[in-house]
Amino acid sequence: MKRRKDDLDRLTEKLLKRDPSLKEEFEKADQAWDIAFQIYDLRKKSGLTQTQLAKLVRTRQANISRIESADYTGYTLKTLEKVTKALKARLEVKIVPASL
Amino acid sequence: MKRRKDDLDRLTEKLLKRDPSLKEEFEKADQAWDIAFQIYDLRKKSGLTQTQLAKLVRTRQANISRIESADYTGYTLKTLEKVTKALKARLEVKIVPASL
DNA sequence: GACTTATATATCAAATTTGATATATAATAT
DNA sequence: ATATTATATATCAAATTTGATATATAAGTC
Repeated sequence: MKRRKDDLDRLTEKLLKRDPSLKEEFEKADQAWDIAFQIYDLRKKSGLTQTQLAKLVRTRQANISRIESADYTGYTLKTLEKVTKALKARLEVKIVPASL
Repeated sequence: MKRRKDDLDRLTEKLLKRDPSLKEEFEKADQAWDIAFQIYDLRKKSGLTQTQLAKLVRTRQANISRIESADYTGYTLKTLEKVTKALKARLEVKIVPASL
């Protein structure tokens, strides 16, 4: 976690005012940020280090770090499921029709 | 869609009674099924054929079919996002702490 | 039945993600 | 200040997913 979420929000708002064409890219990043943050948050609340979580997921600390990094968007559902399971949580994926 | 969801539910229930060790595998499939069904359902409601949706997503009919198939679990968030966007929906990914 | 359209399945190369190692940087404690 | 522990970044091979083509099956229409 390089940056706190609210700091980031303020920053993107400022940048968007300057260049609205970045909107789509920011939205994607925002989604990723949110997942990253949810995992980070839950890991912290579970009192685990990245290394400890990595062991539960049967992977390495570096990979957990990547998953928690704000600009990573390449998740696979399988990966997310493994991580959330290790955190004793479950993954909920919903497709929400616009304006409904 | 080879099979309707409620048919599948009855079937898995029966199989689980016979062999409870299959539980985890079924849960995974269930999650995938749900996503597949959500997409299928939304596509139908949008009055689109797989071929038409494929064009919107800039891919091919066969790939949409794969995404909608009940036993496919290999989704990438990127793929799901492209599809849901084409269906004018948005993707919601939530990590829900157990028993909360 | 023959035609047409929609969907499913198989296969494979290309693209992407993951896991792993090495190493750097940051934070904390002594 | 120097150890120690936690996290971040870089890199790359291995594993997985995607996109594409070809083709099969299913469903609907004439």
